[in-house]
Amino acid sequence: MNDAPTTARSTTEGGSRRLILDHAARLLRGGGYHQTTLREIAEAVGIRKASLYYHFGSKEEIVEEVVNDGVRFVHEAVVAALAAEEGASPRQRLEAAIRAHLSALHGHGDYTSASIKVFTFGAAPVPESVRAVRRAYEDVWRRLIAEWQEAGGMPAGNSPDVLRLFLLGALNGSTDWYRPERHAIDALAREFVALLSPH
Amino acid sequence: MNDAPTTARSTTEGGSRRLILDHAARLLRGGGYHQTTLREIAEAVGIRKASLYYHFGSKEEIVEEVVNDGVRFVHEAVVAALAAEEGASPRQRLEAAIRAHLSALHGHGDYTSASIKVFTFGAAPVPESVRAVRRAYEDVWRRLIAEWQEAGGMPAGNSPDVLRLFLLGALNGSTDWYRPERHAIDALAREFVALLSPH
DNA sequence: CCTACCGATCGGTAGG
DNA sequence: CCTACCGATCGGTAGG
Repeated sequence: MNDAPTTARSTTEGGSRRLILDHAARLLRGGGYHQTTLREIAEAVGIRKASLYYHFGSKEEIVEEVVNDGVRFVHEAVVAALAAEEGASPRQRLEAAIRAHLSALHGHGDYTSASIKVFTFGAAPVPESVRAVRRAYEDVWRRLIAEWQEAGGMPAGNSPDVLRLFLLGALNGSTDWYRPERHAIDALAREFVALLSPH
Repeated sequence: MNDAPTTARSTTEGGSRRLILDHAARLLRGGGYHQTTLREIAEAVGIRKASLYYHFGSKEEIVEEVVNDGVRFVHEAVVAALAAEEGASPRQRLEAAIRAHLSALHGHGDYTSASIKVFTFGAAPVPESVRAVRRAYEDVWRRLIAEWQEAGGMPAGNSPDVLRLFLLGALNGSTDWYRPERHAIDALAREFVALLSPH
């Protein structure tokens, strides 16, 4: 993916590649991998299905790029939020990361939600690039939780790995119930961190 | 579903209906709704695809029954666990419910995992029967969390609804990472409740 | 529970 | 980026 010719094309031809991914993300968010068809994507973009193959080699390639962009977006948002809380307490940093994760997940576009929806890629093996992008993001949380543990914030006897899995599961599960008109991201982040570490 | 003639048939003919559901559950657990085909199910059972229509009216009907059975199974397991902890503290009851939920999810068959996998039914509207069965189970948690809140265990300022959503999200998310050889249900339940309410 | 068949739709390709 | 086409497969039906 993102081989040289493709990149050159998308630079010279403007955003058709991006346009395709935008529509794919929206459709994947709603329907997941198997429900979303190339015909739907093409129709949304306003081109013929066969023309997608001018920009991408396969359906997998389109989905892979959407999913990876989604994870990268959340990753960058969380890293930026942590950078802004450089000297803060582990608890504050944890809350900032949770808020950034939820905010990126729900506040911006379809890529992030599509990532969650598609993550379990069907039964097919998850492509290595997807696993790598995911792992890189999980490392942010590994470090953050280690920080928190060293500061003595974590209950003794708890495994940092299990904590991370429960935590990300709870946050990502919000794609199933979050409604902008009913929930405020700031309040959710505050409630979440209050559960982990009551004042 | 479960109209009289069908029920009569399955009684007289033995477990072919159940056999179909068993294989459907296993396949749905792995592949989800759209990836799982009627041909696969029929082949696993050892019959022709068209014969499935002797027992069920449609693919939706099969999936619906698997999903509902899965949720009912977890529901009953949690209710039984709570009944066995009748006089215990809210914290102990919470831990028992969490343990029962995780145990039902991972320790028994494919129906429960299939339920989680299929829950987001594609883009199609979730059948009313599925929503009813789900809601009935969620009510168990609503009551349990209310109990916990009244006993003063919950952080002030937290919404019981949000707590329930985060909690069930974290528990159900375990279908994505739980491995029997790496995790012990008892330990997971203990760690989970320790997060919510440290000693 | 079977054989035989259906229209619709899938991802992908040929060739321009 | 297009038209035209492909084999494969989907859920479902007819009729026994």
